[in-house]
Amino acid sequence: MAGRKQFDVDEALRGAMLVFWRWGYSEASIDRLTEGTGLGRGSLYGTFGDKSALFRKSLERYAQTYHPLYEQALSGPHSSPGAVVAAYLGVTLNRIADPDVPDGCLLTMSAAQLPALDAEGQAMVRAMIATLRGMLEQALRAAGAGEREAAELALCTLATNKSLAVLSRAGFSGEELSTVAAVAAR
Amino acid sequence: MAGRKQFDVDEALRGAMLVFWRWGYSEASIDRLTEGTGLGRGSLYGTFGDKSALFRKSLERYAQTYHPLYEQALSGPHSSPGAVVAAYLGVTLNRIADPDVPDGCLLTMSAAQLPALDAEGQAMVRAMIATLRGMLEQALRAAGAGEREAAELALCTLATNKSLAVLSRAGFSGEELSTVAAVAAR
DNA sequence: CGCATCTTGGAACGATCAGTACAAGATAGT
DNA sequence: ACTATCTTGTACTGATCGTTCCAAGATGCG
Repeated sequence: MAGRKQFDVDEALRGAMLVFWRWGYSEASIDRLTEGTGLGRGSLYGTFGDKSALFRKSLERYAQTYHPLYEQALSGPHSSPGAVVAAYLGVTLNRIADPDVPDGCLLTMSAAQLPALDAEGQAMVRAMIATLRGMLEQALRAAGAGEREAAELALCTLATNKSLAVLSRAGFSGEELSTVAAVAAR
Repeated sequence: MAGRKQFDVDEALRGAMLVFWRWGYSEASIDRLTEGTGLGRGSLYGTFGDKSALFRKSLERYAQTYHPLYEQALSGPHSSPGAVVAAYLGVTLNRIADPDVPDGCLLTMSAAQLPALDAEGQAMVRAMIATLRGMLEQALRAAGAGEREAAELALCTLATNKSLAVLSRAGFSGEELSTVAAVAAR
């Protein structure tokens, strides 16, 4: 009991993000979220609002944490469009290999479970995918890809990113995921 | 009320399969399953057992329905490994475009939601993925691919298959999905 | 017809769900 | 130190979850 918050909001948000990450939206019950954040129900609802709002804030935190990694990887200079793809997927592979953060990817998991989200959540997921796609396309053009090639490669790289998350979730090894990424960057 | 079953078991199973397909395991409530199959609760449980068993039977029916399509597409003869990949992904694209069967793919969705399944369900999903992978590898070897190339391409084609389902679920157009498939078969 | 067997819909179960209410405790300003 | 304000844990709500139970009705066999 306290008069000032007894937890770090961002750290709690990270905990919530990991729960959504691990379990997906439907299976991320409030009980699991309280356990994952270390907060009581009162603090959870008082700070973040309902489950849907907490999910969206988790998505935002996800973006704040990981988009810079992708941006940096894409910022170049790159010798070829293939190098851009390799750099992008390299970030994904590193993330999947991170022992602090279990396999999978909040965004991808969300994309696969859109029917479980409400309208606001769905819109945010779609918007984030569009953002990543735009970042990729721009970097590919900067690396010398033509308009058409940039669009095509951005789409396919996004696709590979999604497949890496799903395969990781399905138990494929890091070596196998690396192979998939390497072929995509070829 | 009846003494003999008043519904077709296989047709009911198809209905259940579509519900799991559309909603994923967690969001496929018994109410949705009774609506999707047209059965009452008593008939559902009496015929198929609990939700987990119904899911596994839906997976079996899925395999019985769609594996032959993939087998036929893979049966060749094919002029090159790339043709095998194109044939395989063509089946997936056709399935996604089928208006009778909403976008997405039960198996892929299941792979992305493994934590929601019990041990038996998880094992069956993994086994089905392994089966498809084996089918692909064999067909690729038959099309002249080397041992290493066959393994690599089978893995990547499986990856593309998964990504197609996720992207479709995320609202990407049929044209975009075709592009992804075409690049993968290149 | 009479009886056993099976099917069926609906009622009901305990568990869990997301979300709310609130009293008790801790702080900050005065 | 007093008070207003905020935070926190817990008890609680109504809804929904998966599941079980059962009486009523339909069938097949003698």
